[in-house]
Amino acid sequence: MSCHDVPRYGGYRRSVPGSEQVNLVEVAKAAGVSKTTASDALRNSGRVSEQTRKRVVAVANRLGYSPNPVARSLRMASTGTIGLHLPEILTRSEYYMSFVFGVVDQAAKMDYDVTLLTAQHVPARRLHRVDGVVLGDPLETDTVVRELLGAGLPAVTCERYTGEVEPAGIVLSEHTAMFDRLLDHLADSGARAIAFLASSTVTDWGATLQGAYQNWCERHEMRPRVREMAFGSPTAVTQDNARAVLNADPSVDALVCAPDGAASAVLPVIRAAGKTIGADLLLASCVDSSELTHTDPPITAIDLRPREAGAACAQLLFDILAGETPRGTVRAHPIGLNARRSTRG
Amino acid sequence: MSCHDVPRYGGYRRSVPGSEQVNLVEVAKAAGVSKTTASDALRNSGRVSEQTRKRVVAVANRLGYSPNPVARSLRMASTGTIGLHLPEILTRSEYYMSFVFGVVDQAAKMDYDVTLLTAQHVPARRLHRVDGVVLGDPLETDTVVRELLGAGLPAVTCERYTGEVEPAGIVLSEHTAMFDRLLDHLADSGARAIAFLASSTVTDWGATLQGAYQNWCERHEMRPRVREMAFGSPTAVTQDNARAVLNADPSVDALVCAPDGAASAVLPVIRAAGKTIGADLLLASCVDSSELTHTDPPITAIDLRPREAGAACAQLLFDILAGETPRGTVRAHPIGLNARRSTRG
DNA sequence: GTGAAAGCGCTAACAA
DNA sequence: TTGTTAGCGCTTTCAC
Repeated sequence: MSCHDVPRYGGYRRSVPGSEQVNLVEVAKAAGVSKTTASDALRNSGRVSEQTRKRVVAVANRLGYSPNPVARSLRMASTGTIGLHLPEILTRSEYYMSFVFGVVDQAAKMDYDVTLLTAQHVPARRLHRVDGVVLGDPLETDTVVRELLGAGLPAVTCERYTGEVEPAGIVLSEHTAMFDRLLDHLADSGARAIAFLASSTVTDWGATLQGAYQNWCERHEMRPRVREMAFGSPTAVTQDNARAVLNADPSVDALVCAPDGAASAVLPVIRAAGKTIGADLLLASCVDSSELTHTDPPITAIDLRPREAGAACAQLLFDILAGETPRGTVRAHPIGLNARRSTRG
Repeated sequence: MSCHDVPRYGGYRRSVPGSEQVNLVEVAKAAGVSKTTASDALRNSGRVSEQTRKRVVAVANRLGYSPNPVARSLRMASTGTIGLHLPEILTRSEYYMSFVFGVVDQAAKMDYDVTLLTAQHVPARRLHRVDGVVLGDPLETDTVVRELLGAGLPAVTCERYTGEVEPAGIVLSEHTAMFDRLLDHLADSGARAIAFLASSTVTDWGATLQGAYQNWCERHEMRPRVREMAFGSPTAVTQDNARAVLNADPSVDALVCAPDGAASAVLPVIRAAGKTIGADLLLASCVDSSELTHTDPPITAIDLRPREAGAACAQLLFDILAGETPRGTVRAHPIGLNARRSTRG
């Protein structure tokens, strides 16, 4: 067991001195009814007469009553909350921010809260008050992911999880199809030597893209030119890699960047090499973001529709929790391609 | 009252059919001890003998026991969770993403969870299971903010809240000082006509910057050239405003952009106007982000240290919850200035 | 249409 | 060192 002492502060709405939170019994007493009736009146259970309902509600309002959600949770055996976990390093990006809000939006529609689960304090873990979890791009090496899945919590992953335990549901983006379309688009624009600044295969996404690239190159008899980057590589490293790719083979006439933010980080390198983006060198990103529309020229990118992905994950989780959808369900998540001037000469 | 029926799914770790979650009594029974002893053993309360403790722990492990955090919360009158609310429109930015993770990190250090509170379903609001809330840049018009504060929840705001209810604590960034330093820096670099693409005064931050700008201009006998933008304005609007500023007064030789993302969005406009950034026109942003380091040239920006700001808010909230810090405490949050080529010729 | 009582799973006060 | 009892505040039988 990894239970440990949990120093905890003031209670639920108890921190305002002298303003103790009123509870159901006090309302019931003040309204001259029983606990049960008060509860039913306030929840509109349709059991009490309209007259008493109104009276109870009025009293509750006067006393400033608000039900204790923790007690309700305990009784109903449901927390009304789902957890959300993201790979630690990547969390800065616009992609994940949108993903998060997709999850939160969808959860709010179902009247659920969302709790952010981090990689902190892994050894002495606390338990989270959640009915299930959404795992964005789960890494096999992520101990938090392993523990959450190991604990038997219903989990929905965005993209595949390569570890032992199967999640209860999976939302899969159509990366291979869209990456093929991107490479076709580059070839159509005249590219004959497409290099790929790849992302590490620790994520399913990174691995899928590398596979798609290799396959496409084989089918099109193009020599693959890959350079893989570790997760969360700083700008300088990204730029070094881009330089290396361009120097290694001067015939390269198109560069596709997988890591989020890499495409724009690479711009100074390309400029320094004296190349003109969109002419000498086509440039594309595997992750779209608003900054790619501001660059000169704007950069073509795959639109991962992160907000919709997050919403889809949450929805699948709710469907599974409700028993409406069987465990092991996999849902496809459509993505898109935003072609911009960086690939259209 | 805004209580309403809450359809809720499966229970806490109850969703795996046939794998009912074991509870404390079952562990106690299996170990041949009382509920209390089992509880004490698992929590290392120092009440039980080492021998029985080990036995209980072994049994708990064998049965796959894990304590129900909801029950614990109810008993301890503390949720172990804080809420986090951000203005809805702004939530896409790198700034808020970092802020969020600052809060989450700090909370994790105190063994707390963080729940994201959105503006959704305001009419029929549910209650959130939180001991307190952090409000990032609270808008006076935000009904969620008003409700949270009105409910008497201990709240810490990042920047001032101009509404009725006082938050329990405030973390204040030193915007005026740093904005003055930025304008001084521009003047030092030769700027004589500094225009300001301002952010709406609905946030304390936006209002503070506008005030600082006016004051600085007065002190330096410079004619103020302000253009205020609504919150969350799309790129096109930002660009229209930038064009208007530049056209209105061709003598403008420096432009400061307040809204996050505006500085880079404005680049194409400046290019189209035939100006050279860093030479004809100095450009600076009031919010730093990684994309500003990739632009050509890199853009000078105020570093708001969002991660540290988030952590400071969470910490202040915990201090107040613990009663270590009085309500009404205001803490300063130091920020910085990243001077880059866009303002150094 | 309403009330009394049971109990969700846990911790804390009081005994032994 | 351990067990017994009494709740935390709520929803839900079951009885009237």
